[in-house]
Amino acid sequence: MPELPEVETISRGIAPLVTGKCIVGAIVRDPRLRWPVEIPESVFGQQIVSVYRRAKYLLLRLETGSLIVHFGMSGSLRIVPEATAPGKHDHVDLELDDGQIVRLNDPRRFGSLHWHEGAPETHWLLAKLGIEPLAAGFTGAYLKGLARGRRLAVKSFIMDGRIVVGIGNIYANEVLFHAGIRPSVRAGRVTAAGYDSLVHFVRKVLQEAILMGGTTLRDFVNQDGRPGYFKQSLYVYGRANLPCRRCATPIKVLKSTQRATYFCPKCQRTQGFSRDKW
DNA sequence: ATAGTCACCTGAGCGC
DNA sequence: TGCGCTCAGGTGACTA
Repeated sequence: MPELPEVETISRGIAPLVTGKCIVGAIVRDPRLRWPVEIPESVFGQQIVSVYRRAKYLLLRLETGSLIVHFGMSGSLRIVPEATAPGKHDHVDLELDDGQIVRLNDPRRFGSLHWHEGAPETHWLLAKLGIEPLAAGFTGAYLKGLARGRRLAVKSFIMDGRIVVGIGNIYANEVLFHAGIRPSVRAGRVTAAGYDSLVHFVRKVLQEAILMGGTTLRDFVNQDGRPGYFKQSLYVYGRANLPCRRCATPIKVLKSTQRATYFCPKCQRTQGFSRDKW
């Protein structure tokens, strides 16, 4: 479900509601997420110092460590009053000292929740992550350098979290459309100018999506249970055979690495005939 | 090292 | 109404 904008939406939504509160208890109703959920008693009594996002992880920083939450394909968080009856697929409750509950729901169970003592970036899930796409160091030159000699499709390349984090299937498709790059072009053959353009649109599309509260396809909701509105801004994702919003050519769809890949055959002509030397 | 595939789940939507 | 099939926002593990 959530890519970077959706996790950012959740993070910004709950931060003002939980920061400074104390976790007084927890209920692990169903520990079966991607990895079994374990919340040690040492967590109880600790204050939530800060809430932020790294890649697609939501981090609740406590006094001695962090709770690390991933939403997989279908996870969501809600803040509910205590004694709110749990529903189907409600896996974990974190009980706060003001009587509110942070409730994690995840039907498909691809998400996860870990407790990690110390700095969260040392956790094995976070340790090898690439750069944040909204950070200053994310530039065309950065991508061009890492793409040297790489033969995989540029779409797969920008979805690799060791290169750059947070770009999932929706936004990878969208960004490549705006940059006018064919998703199937080998990463090593995209020109420097192509990567400059790609970076520009990664920033633009992600920031725009964050402003609109993310993309709701079927079930993404923020902490209030409200959907995101970026879907109406999509140019290619989910628009197979519909006319391109820019040139009216029917959008094509194919499978690449088991993921639906959408593109406009006219607007995305770049085949990557880079003249740059590797 | 790199590129591609598989696996992990539930639920929605579709054709019959 | 029900059944069976396909597909879905992610990503670590595994195979060549």
